[in-house]
Amino acid sequence: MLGTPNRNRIAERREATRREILDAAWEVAREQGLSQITLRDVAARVGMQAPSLYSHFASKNAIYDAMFAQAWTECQETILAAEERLAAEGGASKPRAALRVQARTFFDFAVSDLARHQLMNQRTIPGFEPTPEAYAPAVDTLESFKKRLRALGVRRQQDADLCVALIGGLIDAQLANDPGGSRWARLVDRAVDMLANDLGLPQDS
Amino acid sequence: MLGTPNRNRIAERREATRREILDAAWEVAREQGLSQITLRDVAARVGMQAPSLYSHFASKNAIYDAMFAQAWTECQETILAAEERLAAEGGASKPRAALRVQARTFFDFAVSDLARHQLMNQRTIPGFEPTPEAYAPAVDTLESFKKRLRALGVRRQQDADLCVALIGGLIDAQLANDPGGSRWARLVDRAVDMLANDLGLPQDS
DNA sequence: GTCTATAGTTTGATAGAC
DNA sequence: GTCTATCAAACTATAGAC
Repeated sequence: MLGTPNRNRIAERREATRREILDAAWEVAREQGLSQITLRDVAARVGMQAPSLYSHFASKNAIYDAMFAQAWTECQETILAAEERLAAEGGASKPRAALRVQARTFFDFAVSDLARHQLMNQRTIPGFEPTPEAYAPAVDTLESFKKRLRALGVRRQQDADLCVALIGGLIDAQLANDPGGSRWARLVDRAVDMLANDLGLPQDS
Repeated sequence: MLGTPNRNRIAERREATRREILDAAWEVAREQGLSQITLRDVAARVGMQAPSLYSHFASKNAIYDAMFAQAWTECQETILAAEERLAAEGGASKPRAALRVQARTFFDFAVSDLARHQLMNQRTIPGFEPTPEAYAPAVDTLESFKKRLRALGVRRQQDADLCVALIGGLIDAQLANDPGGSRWARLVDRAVDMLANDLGLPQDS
């Protein structure tokens, strides 16, 4: 009986092909711009003809949708990893250091890939709206952030909103006005401290 | 001799037609999205056929270019008017009130028109880059803002950068997560105060 | 300056053979 | 599941009559 193992192998192969297609789509997005992705271009990079993509994705927007989910999932994993690193160093009890790591990690993640940032945080593709399933990891990431804020004693909705706006503003300014540079990257720590003062967080001991 | 008056009338009529075309383009941008502007659509709204637009603009990007310059010019005029209003009320000597008016005016201007904000502050149209002439009013607006900061004793480049990022972040968060609402609009005054504290501005007397 | 006609491209998506 | 062939639609831009 080799029915089950075969099904697994086939499913794995399918999944691998999907990932190859998404990788190619990210490549195009980074080189040509997010909205400049074409099925022909993506297909060529995985050695296919454009119509073959429809065996793996129902439409072009379905590709954007998978990319959206992928980006937010990866973002959450990156933040989680940074958090665990901080905990291992014993710095998790320092509230300002904890906030600084959150901000820095998210900032670096966003700034390192303009196309990805546009897909995640701006509504730049006409007619594309993420499906609820693709949106879920984005909601999770924000909820995790708010939970961490609560652990620091920051409970009000508007406090979290202010954090989100400030870090997001630094990201957008960096990408728009000094891409590849560090003019706003340098301000992240200062911004977090300003925020921590406003939130009444104690100094780290 | 009616050569000169005729030339004036003709030039005025041309200018009026250009403005009608731009108005129509803004209309399309607000209804369908900035990148969804088509020459057919714009032309139809001014009662023309698409090719006729080429008598007034050299290309589609030339229309975006004129819109870009128009938006920033209007923005600067709006801020200037708000500033003069504050001066008339005798509040110009209060540094925090002055900063608050700047921030609030720019915030309201940006949030009131998503398409305009995208054109002014995001690079969302593939292949469009404003010409130096269209970019000039944007530079002027930023320079004026920095001059006003200097008048308040704020001189470092990074201080202005932080202001720009914070207000920009509030705008983007408002437009992206609560369009038409006021969840981040409510935070503008608080954000300015937080900033003023960080910059060491004295309390208004 | 505006029109009609159309060139010239590009694109997402479908049909059907293999 | 991938291919070839092709559709149907949309768009910017140009040519040339009026």
